[in-house]
Amino acid sequence: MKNCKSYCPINQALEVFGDKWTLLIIRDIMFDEKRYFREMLGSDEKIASNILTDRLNKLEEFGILIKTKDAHHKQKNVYSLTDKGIDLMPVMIQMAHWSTKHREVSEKDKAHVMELVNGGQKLQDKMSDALREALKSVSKK
Amino acid sequence: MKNCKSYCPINQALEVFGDKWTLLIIRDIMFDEKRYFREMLGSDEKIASNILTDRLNKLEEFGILIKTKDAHHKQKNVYSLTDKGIDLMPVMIQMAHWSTKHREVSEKDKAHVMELVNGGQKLQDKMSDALREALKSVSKK
DNA sequence: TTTGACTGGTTGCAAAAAACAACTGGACAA
DNA sequence: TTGTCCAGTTGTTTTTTGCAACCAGTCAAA
Repeated sequence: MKNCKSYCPINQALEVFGDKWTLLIIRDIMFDEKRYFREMLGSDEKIASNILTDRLNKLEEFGILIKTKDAHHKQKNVYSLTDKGIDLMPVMIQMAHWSTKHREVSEKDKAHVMELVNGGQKLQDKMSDALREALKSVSKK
Repeated sequence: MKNCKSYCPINQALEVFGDKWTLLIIRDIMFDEKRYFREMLGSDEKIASNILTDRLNKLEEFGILIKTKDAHHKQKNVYSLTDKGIDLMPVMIQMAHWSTKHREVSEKDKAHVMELVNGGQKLQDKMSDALREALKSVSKK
């Protein structure tokens, strides 16, 4: 089992989401309540549809999200974060926090991030619970 | 000023270190006390020398590290993290923490990470201070 | 029941990035 | 002065990305 560069924890994380797009997809689901392919395709960063397909498949293989059929629209797939994906929230928040300090970010986003940072574990737990509810509601079918 | 995909905080972070190599270089300096080109070239992941050159240049442009001449060896460059780079420590620790929970990581690394996570702000401050000292010692020349 | 818009993708091609290996010229230590 | 180490550079191949056009199934309204 050596299709990986090393077993360093940082590298192990990067082998999953060390690229320009993966964390943006996770952001869409985690913070922007996006659930469908076309919703993610419409995000500001303009990901190409073939790349989106590829990353969603890889994330499913890694067990970070699951794909289920929409109950009301046969053609639509619902993408939901698993516990493994939800556990990336602290990583996302620290990254966003760093950006508010060192990069160009809108005031609105900055306020939103600082709320998450200062809101502490309580607010994060609340958000995580909501994502876990979403997961439960699709997986029990 | 629109050579970026968006001003979302997550994307702003990814434009700096959203690739397979950048955070490994920062890890080398931050946690493995590497300071020289050849030391980083020798890391387990086997980065190619042209890629390493490229990333070090970009990180310098972003103000995340600085390159200085070694006092004792004219040909050697010393790479040190700036405050902006040192501030990435919480991101690195959260990523490593996630890996210990969800990826294959050695027991030794796992213990090291958990020490950082549980050691809290105190241990992180101690490590940050050491990196800031290293920065001071090269920048006052 | 036809139409037209929307669904999650797929395909083929061009451009960019990464990987690989060989090489360079200056510096140092013996 | 010889061999080793230094930070890279250069040229080529392979892989990944970006782009645009396209597709068949589905749905809601006319």
